[in-house]
Amino acid sequence: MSQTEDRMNDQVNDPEMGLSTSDSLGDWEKTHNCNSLGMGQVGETVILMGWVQRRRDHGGLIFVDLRDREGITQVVFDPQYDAPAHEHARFLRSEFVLAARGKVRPRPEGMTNPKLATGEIEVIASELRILNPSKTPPFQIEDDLDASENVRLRYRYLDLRRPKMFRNLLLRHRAVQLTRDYLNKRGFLEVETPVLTKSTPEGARDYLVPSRVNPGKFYALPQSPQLFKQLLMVSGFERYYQIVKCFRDEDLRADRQPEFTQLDIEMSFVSEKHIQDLMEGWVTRFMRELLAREVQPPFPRITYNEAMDRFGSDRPDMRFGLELNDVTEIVSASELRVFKQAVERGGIVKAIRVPDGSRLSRKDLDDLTDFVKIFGAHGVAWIRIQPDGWQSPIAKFLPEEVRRNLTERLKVETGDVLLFLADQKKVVNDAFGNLRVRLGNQLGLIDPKSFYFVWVTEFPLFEWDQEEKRYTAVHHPFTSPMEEDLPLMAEHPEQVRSRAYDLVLNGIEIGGGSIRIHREDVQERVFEALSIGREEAREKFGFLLEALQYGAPPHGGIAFGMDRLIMLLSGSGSIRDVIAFPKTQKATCLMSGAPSEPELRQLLELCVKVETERRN
RNA sequence: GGGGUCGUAGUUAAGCUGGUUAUAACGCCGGCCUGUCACGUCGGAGGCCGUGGGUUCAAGUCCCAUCGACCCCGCCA
Repeated sequence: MSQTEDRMNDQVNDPEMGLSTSDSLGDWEKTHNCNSLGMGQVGETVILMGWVQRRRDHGGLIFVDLRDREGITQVVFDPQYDAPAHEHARFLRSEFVLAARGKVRPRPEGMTNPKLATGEIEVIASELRILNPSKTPPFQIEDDLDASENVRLRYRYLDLRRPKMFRNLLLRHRAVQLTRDYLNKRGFLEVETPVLTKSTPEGARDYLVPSRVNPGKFYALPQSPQLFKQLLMVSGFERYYQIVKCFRDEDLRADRQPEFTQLDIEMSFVSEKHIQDLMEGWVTRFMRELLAREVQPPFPRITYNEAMDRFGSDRPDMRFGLELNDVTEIVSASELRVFKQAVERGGIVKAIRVPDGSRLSRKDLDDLTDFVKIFGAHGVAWIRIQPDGWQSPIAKFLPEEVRRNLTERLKVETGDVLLFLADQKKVVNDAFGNLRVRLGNQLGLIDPKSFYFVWVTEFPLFEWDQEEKRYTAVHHPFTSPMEEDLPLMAEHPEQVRSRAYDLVLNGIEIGGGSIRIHREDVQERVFEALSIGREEAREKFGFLLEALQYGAPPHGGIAFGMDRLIMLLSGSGSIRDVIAFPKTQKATCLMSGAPSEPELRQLLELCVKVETERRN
């Protein structure tokens, strides 16, 4: 038994300690929150309730910082003012729950605490009720805390006592309320869609739920309400939204949880612009009301192809430069083997010009190679543009003509560092896109306070899946192709552009949507291109195809990742900091112990047999 | 499935090429203290060094396995 427990037991068992039973609330009511008292309430008798943030026992005077979710107020226990209350207060410890009645009085001359909202006053206690003692918490309840995340998650209810966590969830609450208000005023209906639904094999791995009354059959938890919101459009609801949990059984990241919250929207009789305008108005409002920041719609648009060319990413962080340049043509005239080989194998060569490259040491430059290896690239070539010439391990392979062309193309200046990457297009873009962001951070090119929103448009409709040897939908199979690309569908599906759009904030995708297919014949052609046979389509999405035959209006929509958005707005480094009870990277809950093994009885009822050996 | 960082007191960390009784800070407990607010001061308790196995005269330290947390790649329509 730990010493802490010893103390607790002593106190609980020893009537003389005054804690054999907790004091009761009686007829007391909390009159104020712990942030609300100031000089205006001097002389008033108040009752505060909350937790002991800190106790400073001077032998005579005892100061207690009383904390509730709103703030902190200093409560003073003075033996000369009220001896029994002072005597009682000697038992207080961190995180005890108490109610104190007393008078608000100004602090003595020179004793105010400007760090505290209530620092000009204090409450001199005339009566104390200890509502509940507390074990010593495993970590201090304060914002600049140093506890590791597994301790925080194990004791999440204590972690949530920290003001920062409360502020995050308060911000989240406000964002959700603002969103509902914004959409309600514009004729949107919030409609609930099923959580126990049908597996949609296209896309992420589903969470499955066995059906007891249908032995051997399983529901799936929705990855999104996609099909249902489209059906609501067929039903004529015209404007739908839902703030809804979605589930994906995939590996976790700092910005990914197995269950997450989406703002899901669908509208009828609209084109891209309607939806983008609507969301820009929403973004403008929450930036103003939640962060007191002004943003100016319309947000810039950039096509997918341009984003990939210039930033190597379909979610470009456009707060800074360091753009990518395709120099395949130029350097193919060089003698450098890595460049020539990449080109011969159908790859590309791209370059980034880093101004004031002296900020990158030789070691920095070498480290870049380790970094790009993460993304499958082999290495980064570099050139320092010095006053006395080009300094680089590869300089001697670059003839004068190549240098001249590079200088012109990249607008090279003395002092720059040029970075080169040669590989397959996908690898170059992926590695350089990520490297660019890393350099932007490393070189301090990003204003951390700025918010840059951009729409990325004209995504490809399909991409080739090497493993499955077929095309798959980039967005989802219900995304409408662009009208003018329809003729390409059969012969060149990879060239077909879609009517999909993502909203990107500071290099993070916060929302994505599309105009949907509302005609059955187009939908069937898309399934064809995806190698989803007629039978298979009927079996998986038959109800949608059928619905499209009954007068489906043109419609489209969008979905936003609320957790990610709140993470960005609150400046949190992880989605877990804006979710009350998040899961770990292994999708477990350290507090409740979920997931856990079911009882045999449950499995028998469900007709589910569990193989203890994990299959490979 | 793969790469990386980490696991030592309640917490956060230090602990070198293996070698006395495993350190520190905060927290905790006790004494003193009537103006503190990271109170001060004196004293004290607190450790299966994640777990299991191995090497060794000797393991917190080296090796193997395993569990867990975090970051990333794959994956996430």
